[in-house]
Amino acid sequence: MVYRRTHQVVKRLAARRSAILSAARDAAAAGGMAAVQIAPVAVRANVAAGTVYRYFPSKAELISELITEVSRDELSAIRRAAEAAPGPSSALAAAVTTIAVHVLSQRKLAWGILAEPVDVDVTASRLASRRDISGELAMRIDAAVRAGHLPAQDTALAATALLGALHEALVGPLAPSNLEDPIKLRDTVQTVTLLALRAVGVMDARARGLVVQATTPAKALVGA
Amino acid sequence: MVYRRTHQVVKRLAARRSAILSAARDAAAAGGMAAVQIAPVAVRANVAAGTVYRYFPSKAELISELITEVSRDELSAIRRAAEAAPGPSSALAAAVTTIAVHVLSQRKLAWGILAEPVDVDVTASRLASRRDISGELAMRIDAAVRAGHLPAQDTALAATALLGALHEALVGPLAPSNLEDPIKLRDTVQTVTLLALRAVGVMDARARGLVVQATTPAKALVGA
DNA sequence: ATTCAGTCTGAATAGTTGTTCACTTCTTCA
DNA sequence: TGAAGAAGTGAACAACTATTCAGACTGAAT
Repeated sequence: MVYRRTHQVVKRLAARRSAILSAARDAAAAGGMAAVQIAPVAVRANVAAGTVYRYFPSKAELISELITEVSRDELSAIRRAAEAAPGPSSALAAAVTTIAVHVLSQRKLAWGILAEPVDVDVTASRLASRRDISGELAMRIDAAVRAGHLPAQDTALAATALLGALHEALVGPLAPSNLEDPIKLRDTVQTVTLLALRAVGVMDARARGLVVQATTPAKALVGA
Repeated sequence: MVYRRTHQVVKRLAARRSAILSAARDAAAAGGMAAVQIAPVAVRANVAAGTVYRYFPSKAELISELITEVSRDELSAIRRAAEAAPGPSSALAAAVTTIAVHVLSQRKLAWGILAEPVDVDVTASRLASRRDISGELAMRIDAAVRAGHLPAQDTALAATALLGALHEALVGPLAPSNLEDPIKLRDTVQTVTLLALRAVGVMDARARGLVVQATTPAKALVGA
């Protein structure tokens, strides 16, 4: 007498799993990683605490998967923006702007993914997240270098530094406060993008142009 | 019968206090903030766990004071380096280089002070630490702007971004690995300094010169 | 020498959450 | 329909450390 999972059950299981992940994501977006606790997440997902453990072996795994998921979404958004740009420099500008806008529109979540203290070990997935996004940026910088728009440089280190600059300036404890104001927000995004482009060697005048170009389509994102 | 603390006792109390702080600092330098636990710190300082609480009301206070102390030392080193420089641009370069070198020579401690997850709330002292150092950088940037060496800009935001770039590139999880090699280390310091200077608008050629100037005296520090 | 405020000790306590597991409920299949 | 395996439940448990506190000790004052 073999028990076989019927299609309906498989679907329900999958739905539950993503409901739990989704609840975790909501919690993180609302209150940072500190708010991602098993009991509250279980309540949000309409299951018992024990059930969470039928889907994730530990809290660390749950959070790791959350980080991976958010990071994957982010990476694809960056790729999309960069690929829509006309040339390598524009692509780099678009990538930077996309990161800035996304990070700003989900500050708590971004902080949680990136740097917030968590009581379990999630260094591996955080590392992977950073590596993916930094790697993507590095590729874009490299493309601009190969196109002759930028001086030769250690692109990996540069990409890492840019990420750090964006994060600290936008979600760090010293980040500007009144970023609810959309104008202030746009200015901030432009400023950090300009800073980032100049850092890798884009000439000032050209950088300004790229920033404006890159920021314009991103307005839609800011609105969302 | 009034009990009055004799000079000797006062000295002993002060010595104990700083022994505890010092033990905490050693622990943090060796194993990050995670290693700053009351019992081990007490052992290192040759006192009992309870005694720690006669000097610091809580672990949070102990760590906060540790952060403040390290931060104060760092700030004065930055000031010293900047003030020894011949002009505002050199001063900025010197400040950036000093931060980079210090952070690299005490990686675990720096990571602990800046960003490592801690189980108690130390946001206030971390904020103060960042504000002080970022403020100092902002002043240096501002001086260079006023001297006409840099374009006008949001100096506070720029300073914050530079700090983020330095930290992420040098002690973040993606930081280059083999920084034990002094040559690699010097190159890395030069690269990030160059990146930082270009970010705020120093022209590339001029930036290279400033980096070399600023890195040369810092060699002594690297050796230390 | 004696007293006692001040200091130190370290085992016991406490509070917090992730994790488990004996039991219930649901689903499959003969 | 009923037997058996899967999934779900939630109260109890476990582990980890910061913190406490009753009693021991130190040394200043008389």
